[in-house]
Amino acid sequence: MDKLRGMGLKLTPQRIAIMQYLEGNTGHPAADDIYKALVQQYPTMSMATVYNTLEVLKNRGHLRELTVDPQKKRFDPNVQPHNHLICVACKKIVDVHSAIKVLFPPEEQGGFEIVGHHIEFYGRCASCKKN
Amino acid sequence: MDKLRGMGLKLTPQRIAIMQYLEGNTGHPAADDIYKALVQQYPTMSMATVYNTLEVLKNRGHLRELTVDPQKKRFDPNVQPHNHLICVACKKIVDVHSAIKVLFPPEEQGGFEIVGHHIEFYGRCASCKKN
DNA sequence: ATTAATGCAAACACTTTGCAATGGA
DNA sequence: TCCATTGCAAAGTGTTTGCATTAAT
Repeated sequence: MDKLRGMGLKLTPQRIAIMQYLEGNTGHPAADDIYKALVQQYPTMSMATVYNTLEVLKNRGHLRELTVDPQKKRFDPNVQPHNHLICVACKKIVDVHSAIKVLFPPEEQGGFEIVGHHIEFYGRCASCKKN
Repeated sequence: MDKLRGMGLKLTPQRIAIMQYLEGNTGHPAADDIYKALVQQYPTMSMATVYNTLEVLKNRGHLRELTVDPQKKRFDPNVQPHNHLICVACKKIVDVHSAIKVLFPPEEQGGFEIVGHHIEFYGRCASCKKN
């Protein structure tokens, strides 16, 4: 929670609320999810502040921007390398905690110097399988 | 090129041009890349027609919509399962042709029935490494 | 006191839609 | 002829920006 302290950053009530909302949140919220969740309690909350804070957190490495949703950016407070399961029916995005081995022969890497990777698994979640 | 024939679909000059532009294109163009490339030769080409045609091709399984770019949708005429290398410097997206083994223990799959996956490799391409 | 952050409104970028006109089949 | 498609313009959705005000340090 004191991730924002230091370097001239100010700890405003809005930022604290956004950080608390994100802390441990595994729902991969978009900016407007955050706004809607907090505007009741903080009536002056604005989208500009949400985006501003997300940008700050992202730049400081406390937040990862996901590109899994074609409609909008989603944010993941878990910055440890991990992968995602995406339900093709209900669009739910679930973290994959297990470390998955990826065997990618270096001679196939097209001259790239690879620094990381991200796997999207597509499927049907347990509750969508039942319907 | 006669992928569109049948089922009441009409083969208009605009659609033919878009399909020809996409055929074998490995640059993962966005809608406006396609529009800009074709509007010179087809002055009446419109974004609506580009989006319309992309939608038709996507629904018929001749095109894949990529979610790798946070700014806009990109399209890939290669619908065979494959992965992508993304240069973190120049944002270039390159196909990975080799089949990559992914070891994902079923007991870790959170009850999902997995139907496919897509890997984004992040790195620096050969020419960006040199700068 | 200083200066970063807020939040409104406006601008922006990308995508979708309504609908009259067009033109393949 | 018939009806899918075109293409303009307008609207919709998500994101960013300008700037005067506010408030954390």
